[in-house]
Amino acid sequence: SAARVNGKGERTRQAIVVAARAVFERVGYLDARVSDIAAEAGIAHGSFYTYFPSKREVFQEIVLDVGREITAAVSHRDEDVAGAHGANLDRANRRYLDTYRRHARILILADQMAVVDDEIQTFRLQGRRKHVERVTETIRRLQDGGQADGDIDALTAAGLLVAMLSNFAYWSSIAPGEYDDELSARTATTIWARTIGLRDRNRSSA
Amino acid sequence: SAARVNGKGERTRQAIVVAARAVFERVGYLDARVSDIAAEAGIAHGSFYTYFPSKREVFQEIVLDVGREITAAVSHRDEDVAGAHGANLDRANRRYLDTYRRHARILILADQMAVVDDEIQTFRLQGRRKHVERVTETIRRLQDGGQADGDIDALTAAGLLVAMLSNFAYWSSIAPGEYDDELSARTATTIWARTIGLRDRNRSSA
Amino acid sequence: SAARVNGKGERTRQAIVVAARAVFERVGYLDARVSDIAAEAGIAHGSFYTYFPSKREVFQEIVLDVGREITAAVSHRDEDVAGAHGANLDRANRRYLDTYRRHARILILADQMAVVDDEIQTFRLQGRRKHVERVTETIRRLQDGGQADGDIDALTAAGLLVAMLSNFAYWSSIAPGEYDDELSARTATTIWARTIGLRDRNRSSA
Amino acid sequence: SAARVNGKGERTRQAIVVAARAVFERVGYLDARVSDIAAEAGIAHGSFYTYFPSKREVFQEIVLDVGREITAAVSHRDEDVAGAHGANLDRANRRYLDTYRRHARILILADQMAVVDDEIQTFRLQGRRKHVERVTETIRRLQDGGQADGDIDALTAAGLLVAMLSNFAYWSSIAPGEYDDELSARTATTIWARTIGLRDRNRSSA
DNA sequence: GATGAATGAGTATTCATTCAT
DNA sequence: GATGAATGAATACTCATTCAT
Repeated sequence: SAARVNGKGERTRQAIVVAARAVFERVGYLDARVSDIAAEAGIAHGSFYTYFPSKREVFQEIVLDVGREITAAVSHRDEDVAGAHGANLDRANRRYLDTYRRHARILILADQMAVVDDEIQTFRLQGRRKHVERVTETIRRLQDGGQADGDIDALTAAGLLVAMLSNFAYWSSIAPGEYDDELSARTATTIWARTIGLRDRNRSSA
Repeated sequence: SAARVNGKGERTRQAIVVAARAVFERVGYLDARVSDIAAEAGIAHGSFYTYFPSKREVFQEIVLDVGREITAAVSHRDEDVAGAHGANLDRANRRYLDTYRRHARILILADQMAVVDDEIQTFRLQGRRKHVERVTETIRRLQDGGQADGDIDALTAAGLLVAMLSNFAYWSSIAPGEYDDELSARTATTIWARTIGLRDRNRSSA
Repeated sequence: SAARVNGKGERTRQAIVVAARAVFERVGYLDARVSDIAAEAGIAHGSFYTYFPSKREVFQEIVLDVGREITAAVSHRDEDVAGAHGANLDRANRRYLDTYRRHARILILADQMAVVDDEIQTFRLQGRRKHVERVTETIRRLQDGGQADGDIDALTAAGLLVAMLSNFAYWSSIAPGEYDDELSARTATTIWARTIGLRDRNRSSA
Repeated sequence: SAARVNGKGERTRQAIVVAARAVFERVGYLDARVSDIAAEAGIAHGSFYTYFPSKREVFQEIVLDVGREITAAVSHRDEDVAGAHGANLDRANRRYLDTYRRHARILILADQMAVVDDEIQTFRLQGRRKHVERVTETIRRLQDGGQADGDIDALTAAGLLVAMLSNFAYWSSIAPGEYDDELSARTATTIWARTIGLRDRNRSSA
């Protein structure tokens, strides 16, 4: 049912995704009517269904896109400097907080829908688990290499630290202005570093 | 009204609250029908409105009750031992995690509704802010007393640590079995202690 | 969900059945809107659903009622005279043609829906089968008693004769005026009698 | 238009008819989507409308074709033997039952649509009337020639006998296996013969 | 106070048909 | 002629809330 990959169809499809995101961010998922999305995209009501079988489906596509961006944000990047664990950690945390803030409204809606929609729930859980796994591995590597204390459970600590970062991002989004962005990022990294007892040349501490 | 004063009325009202909570936990807020609640409470559909003006109102009352319980859980208690900061902290964290788990479904629904319902949103924000304030004060007191490092921002750290605890509780609720309860509680307390550089006789570390 | 058996609720329910039948006969099943039925019954749109879970369901109830009436029409009656097989047959045929004509529009709609609705299909098939069985038994009894020729297969003849009667009733309903009612009834009975080679004192032949 | 004249256009048109019939038989008229038909015919959705102005129109063409075949089936054929009225009748009945069975699904759908579509209704009525007329004439001819009793009304008897055959064919189609084909055909002919009191050399009786 | 019948607002979805390319 | 993207009309059903007994 999806249109061909390029040309007019693809342009219309993109317009719908952009319009849907705008409407979802403005009024939330439940109050968003398909006709609102169609109007925003400048197409007829029924044309929406040429590209998506349901409102839920566009929403899911948007959430998946955001999820991929978050995954990319917390992954290692070329800019990481070998040995400079603290700085690398700091950059990863800042990338995450940044990305979360840019997509905060959608992520909040996704969690709201996750309560009711099993597929979104599963997707959110997988994203979280992947994030925790990545952090767990990083901690273990540092512990094995002697750059971090071995006296803390890597998986549990990773779960707690990821929870901290994502929920802090959530609260700063719904109640902006309570915390200073720069200070928050620095403090978050400090907590990570102290938690695992990080030791390196470029230790960035609060 | 009189209903709230005399015995029978109050009993019916309580029955509705209990029934509503059961129904909400079973099917969520949106899918809970007033007639389901009335049936569960053993009263006529219309009688619900003798005690509550709307479905939203019972839900709010339930959420408020839970909120109060959480507040009590994170507050100082008689069992706190002067000077034994680590142990006190550990107990508070465990009380919080315990309380959250017992009310997880309602708290999740409350957050879901907060997206859509401003009053619940406000209430959740107030609860969170109160929690963070209490932690901030504790940290400041320890810093001032020299039992904790002064090189971390108390408010920001408090925000991050509260975020950690509440979100970890959330995720362990929706995906139970991924973490060990005892290890989680201990690790959480360790992170708090290391974050503020806690020094005391009863330091409980992981 | 159905209301109590008597009182106001039952009166409303009856009003809906009557209204629904009127609307179905006027515009057919597919073009009948629930709001039309509600308007005809003098109730609010939503009140329809207090008594019936769907449009299909009222229709089915109406069809079932008609089916029961047809079954009654073709069954033996107190007025049957022992030995006067021809006259009894004639009266049964006339009762059937009469009943069919009174409910023709609904029966036609039922057959139309049977194509699409398995439950109605099954019900129509059962009614038909019961009718054929009853006729088969009658023929066999007459054959065994020597009042009818034994050289025709009772079941097959019954199937054919029932088909004749019901389909003739159908066509006279949708194209009225092509046949004379009295002559049709008499001729139908004659065909039945000749088919089975009926011999009795009160032979009513064309 | 040119499409109907040259080879390719005519071939496409035929492909659409074949595809439409397959789709109609598979899912019924209402559930058949034009895009299904186009897909089955291997053409683009919009190209359907190059050959037919509407879905209804293809259906009508199919029904007309079937109607013509039925008409042919019940008409006299070269194989009819002068004087062998019973045998001729038997062959005609068998041709009808055979033809009906081959097109049962379409004929059932046609009757279903006739309830809602006046043109199809008219066409069905005409076909029926023609059939009855032909039978009426046959009976009259036999009555005039003294090969049949004159004491039955030819038109009424014809209407009843045609109703019998077509409806029996209908019911054996939707509930196959209840009757034996050979026995049914023989019994049907017997009923015809006995109804009109047929006398001839080749009387085929049950 | 209790009852439960009555109310009515609100919206996603399908698909035959059209028409610009 | 062929394509397939775009169109838009049309309607059942739910359930919180009200209110006459």
